[in-house]
Amino acid sequence: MSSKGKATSFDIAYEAGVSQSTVSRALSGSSLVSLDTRRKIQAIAKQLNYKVDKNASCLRRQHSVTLALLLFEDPTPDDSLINPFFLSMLGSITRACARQGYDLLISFQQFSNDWHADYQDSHKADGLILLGYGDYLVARSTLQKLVEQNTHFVRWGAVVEGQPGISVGCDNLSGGRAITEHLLGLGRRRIAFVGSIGEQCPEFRDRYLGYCAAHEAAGIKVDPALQVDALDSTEQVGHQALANLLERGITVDGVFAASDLLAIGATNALREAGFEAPQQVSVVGFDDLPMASYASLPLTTVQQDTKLAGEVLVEKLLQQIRGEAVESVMLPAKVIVRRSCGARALP
Amino acid sequence: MSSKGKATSFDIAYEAGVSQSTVSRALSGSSLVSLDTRRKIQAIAKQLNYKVDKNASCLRRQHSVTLALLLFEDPTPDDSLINPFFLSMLGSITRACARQGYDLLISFQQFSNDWHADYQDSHKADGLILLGYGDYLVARSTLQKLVEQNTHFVRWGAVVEGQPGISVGCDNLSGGRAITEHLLGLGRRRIAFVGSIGEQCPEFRDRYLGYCAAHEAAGIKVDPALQVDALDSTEQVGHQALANLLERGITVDGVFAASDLLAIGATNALREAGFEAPQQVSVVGFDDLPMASYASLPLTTVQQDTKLAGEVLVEKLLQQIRGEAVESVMLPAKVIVRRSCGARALP
DNA sequence: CTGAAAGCGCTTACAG
DNA sequence: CTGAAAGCGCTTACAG
Repeated sequence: MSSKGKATSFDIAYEAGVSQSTVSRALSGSSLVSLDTRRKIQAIAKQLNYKVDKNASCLRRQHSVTLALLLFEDPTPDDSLINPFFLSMLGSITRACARQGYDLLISFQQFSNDWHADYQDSHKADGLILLGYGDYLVARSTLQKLVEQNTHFVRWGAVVEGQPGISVGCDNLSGGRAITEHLLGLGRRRIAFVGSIGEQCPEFRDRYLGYCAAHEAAGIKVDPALQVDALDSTEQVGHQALANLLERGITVDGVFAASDLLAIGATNALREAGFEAPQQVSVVGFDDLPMASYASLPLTTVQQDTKLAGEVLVEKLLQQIRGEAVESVMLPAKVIVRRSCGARALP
Repeated sequence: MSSKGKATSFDIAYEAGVSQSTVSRALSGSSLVSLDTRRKIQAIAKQLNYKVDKNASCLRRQHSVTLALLLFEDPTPDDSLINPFFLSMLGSITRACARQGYDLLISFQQFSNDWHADYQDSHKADGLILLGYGDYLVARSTLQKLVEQNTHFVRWGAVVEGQPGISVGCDNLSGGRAITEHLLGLGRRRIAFVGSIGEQCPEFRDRYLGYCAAHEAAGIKVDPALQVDALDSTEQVGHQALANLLERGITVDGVFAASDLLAIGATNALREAGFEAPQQVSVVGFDDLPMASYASLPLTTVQQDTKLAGEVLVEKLLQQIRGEAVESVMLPAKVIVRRSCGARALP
């Protein structure tokens, strides 16, 4: 072994009295090498604490066995704040990668900037996972570019018709419908919808479409005045949105916020305006963040299965990398009943 | 440019009518190349969508401009659950890396297993950031091994005397002392401490030492019966620990839980036993997780500055990689007063 | 300021 | 089953 620095396959070859090619074969478990020499080489490798140089190996094989996760979030005053929803997805993605033997590179991107998405071009990663909301119309053109550059990627988000690349998302429409039906079943008739419904945010729009579908199915006319815009999923925005609605003199006996964070803000606005939730007004959200159950008023919400989502995301990306045909997939959404809707008696 | 596949520096050289060496120099911004040719080459590179192959470049330069983050957590039934404290650190670390031009590889490790920490040996990363609690005594020997293998690493955790490698941690002792003083100042005299104080968990022990110091300074004797073990930072464990204490017939007018999650569990145990917090019993935690402020009883706690922590971690690691002398550092801790301690009147 | 050449450490046809 | 050799795409002394 060379006096200092890492051992190379040549060092092992020397020790074992074989050629370097044989070492490389033995270490990759090739059955071409006799069991005896294979074992001998493996023992020496272990003793020398040899590790294959990934740069050399990847350069030669032309793939990196690494995936890159791009998290989009525009900067907040507090740097460290990440949307808790993506955070739980991150955990699942990391584990799924590990299970498949892939490493995971992670990078924060700002929607406003040009994406720094050259991981595949620079051979640092074999594919991209895109996470984070933002204006879909803006993102779309970049997605299109990625497709043209032949970049392997999957994104988390609404599955919309004719979209560039493939997406994994939750069934926002069914989820929105199910939770609205729940509210309707509770006898609520004036349910506010907090969330933008424009094209920039297809997931919110689908949730609203579910809201409308539930109303129609129940033979109740949707009152457009009950919908308020809210684009960013933050407590502040939710607070503001519902406060605006109430100021307009709109009466309300239910609130369906397009995300949990919006719901928490809306609940606060309600309280400030003198309404008691859930007695006077039922409140529900969407996402099922960890804090939804910890909130002072445990939140009834629609759960997105982040564990499954992460697994499916890496599975789809890997299929794509292997050259298989892949389609977008929609994951089920599930209503979680807690106290904020008033369905359960207070303890 | 070759008909298919990525462009290489040779393709650019051909287009520009210069040698490949010149292309390489120009693209790395070497002042050896005349401004004219440099500009010309950069234009062609852009047009060809050329990206330096990181594998080749790293192989040649022998460093990867990548850091690896090892997150330790033993598996939970729900795969996707990560301790929220580390999650907020993760955000900060990612951004700090990006600012320094480093990529970040992330990997989950289980304490029980052998660490898969060969990122540096395999040249995938230049250094390691270790995050996560677990039995310090077990971790110590692995840390020692890393030092012997000459691996660059920093870990988040208690800064303890004669420890292998370097650590960045919060000043647990001062934090524990400050919050105990706050409780004492509120007139509390029988303050339970929820958290293990053995060597396996130096951070909890330091917080307890702060608890003791505050008592001594106030001339109050510490009652060892007020301390209950709790190793894992979960709501369940905190609940159980305090319930045990109360069952033993110990009277209590305050609870200092060694973490926020423990505090939330303890609060529940208190309520179940018929005690009202904060009126009868003041409760405080440690960490300042996002959910501490969202909890039904907003938690008074000791804040660890995760943003700063992440920045210091990567800074120290980078210094080490550059070969500079580095020492462990202790970050300040800050008491955040909310409602659970009873210092503020209820609204 | 520029080019020809060596070499980073592997993997893998090719030949035996 | 094994070895000699080419080559992945760069960076960087070396020579001019």
